[in-house]
Amino acid sequence: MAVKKVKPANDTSTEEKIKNAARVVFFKKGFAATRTRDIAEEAGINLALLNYYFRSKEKLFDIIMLETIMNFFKSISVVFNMEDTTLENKIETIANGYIDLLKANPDIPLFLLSELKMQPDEFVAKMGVKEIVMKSVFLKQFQQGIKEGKITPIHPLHFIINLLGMTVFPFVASPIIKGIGDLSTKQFNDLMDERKRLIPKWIKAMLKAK
Amino acid sequence: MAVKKVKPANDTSTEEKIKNAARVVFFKKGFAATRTRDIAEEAGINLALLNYYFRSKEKLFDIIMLETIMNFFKSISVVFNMEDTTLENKIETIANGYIDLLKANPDIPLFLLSELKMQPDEFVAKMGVKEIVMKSVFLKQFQQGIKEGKITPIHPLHFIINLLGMTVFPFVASPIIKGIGDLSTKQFNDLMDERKRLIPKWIKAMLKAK
DNA sequence: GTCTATAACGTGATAGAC
DNA sequence: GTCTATCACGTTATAGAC
Repeated sequence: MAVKKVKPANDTSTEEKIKNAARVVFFKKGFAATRTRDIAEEAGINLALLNYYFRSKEKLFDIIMLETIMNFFKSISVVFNMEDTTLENKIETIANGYIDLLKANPDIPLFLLSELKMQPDEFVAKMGVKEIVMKSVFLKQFQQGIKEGKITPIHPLHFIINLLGMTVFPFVASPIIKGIGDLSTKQFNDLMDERKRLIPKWIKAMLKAK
Repeated sequence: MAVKKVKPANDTSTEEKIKNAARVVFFKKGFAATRTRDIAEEAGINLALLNYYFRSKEKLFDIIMLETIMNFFKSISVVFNMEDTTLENKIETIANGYIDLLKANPDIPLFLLSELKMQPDEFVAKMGVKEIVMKSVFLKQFQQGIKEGKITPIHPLHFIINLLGMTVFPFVASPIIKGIGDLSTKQFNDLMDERKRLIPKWIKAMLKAK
């Protein structure tokens, strides 16, 4: 038993409570529209404690932002670099994994995209996203498919854009989608579940389109 | 000659200058991060004039927001309801038109999606987006295609999501896309131009995927 | 209509008691 | 570590002269 922990901090430590609250509020409203008072209230603690633990709103934000990006790209990067799965398998894994992730955290993609736009270099450039994607097994398999004539030649970015777009876009545009289809959140999520099965089929068809 | 104008206001009237400036700043930074001083400076006028013409930051924002939504949905709604063009033609027209529109106004989609999320009912529900899309010729043609066995049966929303996603998503995610591909704005725009030709092909393939 | 000056308010951050 | 009270500052909005 007795699992060793690096930090004694459990989920109900004050620091963790503040971070959890910060995620909720930042994800929902973005940096500028968030007031430190909102976070304190959400965390059920005093406003002064927030500054005691994190010095400033911006420092707290940067921590949340970095953790969130890491989390998001880590998961995709792992799948992208699996050696022993086919390209098709990877597409399925990504569609499945991300849709579940986004159903559980629907506010994150729009949050990330909005805040990344504000400071593109601060995060995007630094993280070496370029290398992670362009040197991945995933990309090599894609280019191999082209060489073998199994895939219609296109710029790899089109492929990435379409896979990501089909998966992420509905969550980014959920208010409009829900509005058009008059969907409840449950109905919307069911539709997203359908896409787990459909996206791989569509991508496959797309890759062969002439 | 002598074109009659409803309002004498030309493009350099103070009111119009403020609105133009407001568009620039709101689109780039969103409501919360925008300071009325930024708008005044961008417009080259005094801060007090902004309140003289529009009463408050929020009132000015609502005007810009409404106009922008109208503009965006008006253009799609026209295409959606053309009686004498095929479904394929409509897809081409939308991909072409929107990509040009978004190249010229790359900040708008992320702006709209972010702000719509803040007040979903304020705008989405009111505008009858549901009716516009679901009762369109576009949709009827799609369902006719299913009936005739030319299109694999799926929920129409999947179709809308994919068409919109392929077209709009890259602009929403442009910082990441540019980061991954190490693209300049020019290179990015060229890639988007390629998509005008590719999206109709992909959508066509998608509609027949089994 | 347009400006300067300033009021009124909200928010991030800190001092200091416990 | 946690709280209450308060400061310090930036921002929206207005008053009033021109």
